[in-house]
Amino acid sequence: MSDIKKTIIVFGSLSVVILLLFQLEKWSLFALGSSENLFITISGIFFLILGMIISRYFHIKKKKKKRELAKSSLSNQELKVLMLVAEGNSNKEIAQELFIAETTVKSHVSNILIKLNAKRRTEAVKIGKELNIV
Amino acid sequence: MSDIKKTIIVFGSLSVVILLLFQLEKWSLFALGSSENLFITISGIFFLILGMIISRYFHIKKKKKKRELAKSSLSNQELKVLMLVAEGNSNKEIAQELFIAETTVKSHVSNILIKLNAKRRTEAVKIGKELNIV
DNA sequence: TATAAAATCCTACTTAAGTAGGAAATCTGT
DNA sequence: ACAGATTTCCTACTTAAGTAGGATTTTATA
Repeated sequence: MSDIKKTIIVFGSLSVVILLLFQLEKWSLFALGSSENLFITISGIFFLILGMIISRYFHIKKKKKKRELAKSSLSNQELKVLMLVAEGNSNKEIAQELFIAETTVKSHVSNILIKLNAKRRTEAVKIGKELNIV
Repeated sequence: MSDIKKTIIVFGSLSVVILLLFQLEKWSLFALGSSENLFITISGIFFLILGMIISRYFHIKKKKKKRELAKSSLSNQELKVLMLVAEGNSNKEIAQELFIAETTVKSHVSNILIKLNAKRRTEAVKIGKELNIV
C-alpha cells in the first residue's frame, strides 16, 4: 500500500468517527448543556494530549527494554568495536582508534557476528540498531 | 536524568492532573449527571486513542519529510540497493532479490559510495540513515 | 589465590567488497 | 526523434573482510 493511500485511510476513518460522535449528541442519546460542552472540550483536549504523551512514552520504553537483553551478551570492547563499525569505519581505522592491532579487531568482529547471529558486519549493525545497543 | 526518575515524573504529574480534573467536578464548577459522565468517559477514551494515533502518525510523517532532500541524488535502483545493503545483505543476496547480476550490484554500490561520499558500504548506510533515505 | 572470562595478538587462508574502464540496452522528457 | 540519464552487464584487478585454530596476557571475582 502506498503512503498516500495510508494517509487517506487514516485521516478519512478518523473524520468519520469524529462526525459519528457529533451525530450521537444530535440524536439526543446524551442531553448536554453549554457548560457541559465546555467540560467535554477541555477533557477532550486533555485526553488527546495524554494519548500523545503515552504513545511517545511507550515508544521510548519499548526501545529501552530491548537493550538490556543483548547488552549482556556483548563484552565492553566488542560493544565499542560494533559502535565504530556502525559509524562506517574499516577494521584498520577501528584498530587505530582503540590502539589495538587490526587482527584483534578482526577477532572482535568475528565474535560479534557469532554472538549477534549475523553473517556480515552490516547485518550486525542492523541487529545492533534493532536491539538499541549501537 | 535516569529512566526511573523520568517514569516517576511523567506518570506522577499525569496522575496529579487526572485527580485535579476529578476535583473540578466535585467543586461543582460543572454539574454533571450519570449519562453525561458516560459520554465523557467514552469521548475521553476516544480522544486518548486519537492522540496516540496522531502521535504515531506524525512520528512516521517526520521521517518521510527528510527523505525528499537526498532522494534526488540517488536513482531509484540505487535507493533499493542501499536499503538492501542496510538490511545486512551481501551483493549476491541483493542481486538475487532484484533479479540482476552481482556485477550490476557492485556497480550500483560503487555509484552510491561516490554520490554519498562514503568509503565503505557501512559508511553509506550511516549517511543514508542520517539523511533518512534508508 | 585459582580460574574463568575477556582482551590481546598471530599465521594462513578463503571469500566478499570495491575499483577501473569499459559497452550496450532502455527509459524519459522535450 | 533524440540527447541524457539510468540500468544493465562484463573482465581483471586490488583491497578489505571474515574464518580457523591457535597462544599469551589481563582482569575480575568467587
